[in-house]
Amino acid sequence: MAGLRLYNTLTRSVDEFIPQDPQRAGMYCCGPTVYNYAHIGNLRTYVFEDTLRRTLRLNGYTPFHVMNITDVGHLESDADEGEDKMVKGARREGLDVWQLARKYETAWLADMALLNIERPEVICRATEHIDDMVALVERLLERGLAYVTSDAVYFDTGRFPRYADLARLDLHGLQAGAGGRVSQQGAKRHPNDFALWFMGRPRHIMQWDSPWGRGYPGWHIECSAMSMKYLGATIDIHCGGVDHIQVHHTNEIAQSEGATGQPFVRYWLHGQWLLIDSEKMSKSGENFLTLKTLCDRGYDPLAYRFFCFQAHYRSELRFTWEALDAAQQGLRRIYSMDPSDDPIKEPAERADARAEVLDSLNNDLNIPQMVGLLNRIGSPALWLEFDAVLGLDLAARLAQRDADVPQEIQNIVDQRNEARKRRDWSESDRLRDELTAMGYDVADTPRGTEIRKRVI
RNA sequence: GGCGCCGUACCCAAGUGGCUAAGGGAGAGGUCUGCAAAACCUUUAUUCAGCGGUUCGAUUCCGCUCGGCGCCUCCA
Repeated sequence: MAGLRLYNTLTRSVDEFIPQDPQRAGMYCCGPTVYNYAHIGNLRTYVFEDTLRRTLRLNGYTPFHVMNITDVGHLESDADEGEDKMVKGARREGLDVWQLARKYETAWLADMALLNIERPEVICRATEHIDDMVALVERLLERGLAYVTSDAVYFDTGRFPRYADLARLDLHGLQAGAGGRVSQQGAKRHPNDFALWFMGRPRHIMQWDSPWGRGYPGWHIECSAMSMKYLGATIDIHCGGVDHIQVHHTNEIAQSEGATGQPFVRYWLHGQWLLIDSEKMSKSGENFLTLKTLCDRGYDPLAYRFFCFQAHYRSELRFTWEALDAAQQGLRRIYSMDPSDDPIKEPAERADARAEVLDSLNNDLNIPQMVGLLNRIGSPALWLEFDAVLGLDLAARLAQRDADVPQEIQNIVDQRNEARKRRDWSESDRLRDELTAMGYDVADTPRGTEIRKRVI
């Protein structure tokens, strides 16, 4: 049977996944920049990465998952212009930059937990790895791949021939065009060169000593330094949003491979945008929805997780409230399943169905197709088994739903049944409303009145 | 200027060179009920933006047109 296949941005094809170590799969995922709340578009990517790590486990690998927290502020360009978002955020909230970073890191971890996203084995803060970054920059200088100027240490892209590979950049086209990338800024020698370490920028609050003067690291270097520290020179899988392909990941490869001489990443996976009003949801824009906003509107966080499963991770997903309603309603139906009533009874039939579901998952994480199959097959046993990947908390919710009804609730049910015997419908309806308000659904069936805790 | 993506029913969407174009939601009808809710059953695209081409055959491959979007600057 075919194993796990993943779309690799490097090869632009779906490739069989073979980790370096047959037991263990290392993955590095670009984490949040903690100057504001994560929005649900950011969270979509973390849900994708979580399903990936769960899929690895289902296929028999032990995931070792590293995620960074970008808590160093970064200016909007290589030149000393624009504003540091951390500084801006800190001023907005009357906090210092360190407090700001911790506040949003904590909020982000809470969102991750609400979405049933498993905690990565390592969550590392950029500010706690400055020494590693400095050491890496020194190594690049020793190897002649970087140069020091008056304003920064730059990576010399001209010395790294494979620079354009991941993004399949047309370097000449970039130079001929009018985009921001071509502009010659600061003291760098070539427009494509990028900063590894900035110096002499008094407006930047977070500063550290370095061999080149007091300053702070370039944005890309943290991922190279930390992934190397926790996962070694070569990583099995590196994930991030599609926006990172052209600059961030391109630069990470240059730095990492320049320093180690080893391939940096074997499989590059990139998650697509969440769209709102047909545009990408962005942190700076107006179309910014947080998980808290969804919860405040009465949605279960797992309904958002389930919503993410509507589309493939490499497709744009259009967010609408109607679509979120559809997801929550669909999840509610799943939570109403009866595990004692399974249409699949024969072991052979179950094995076939299971193989079909697993194949859709292993085909580059085609979770929408997998969910469709699970719906069509309608086997609670399969739903429960594959919830190891879906993470919808099925077993727990079913247990919660079927838990014994507390005495005080049972008393109301009894009262209502007596009212019904008296054909006192208004009293009966009043008691039903009371039960509903307490989170219980009442159903009058031919077998009598049934009462169940509502779990979504 | 360069690179790239998308356009499938009312909504969110999966998918394939040729079997009935998944699934969910909404809508409609029904079962159940005192009435409900939930659940369950039935139903909803002769058609995959448009026009050409390749092919015995295309929604799926190629080209063009129209429409929407992204990256190249911080960005999931």
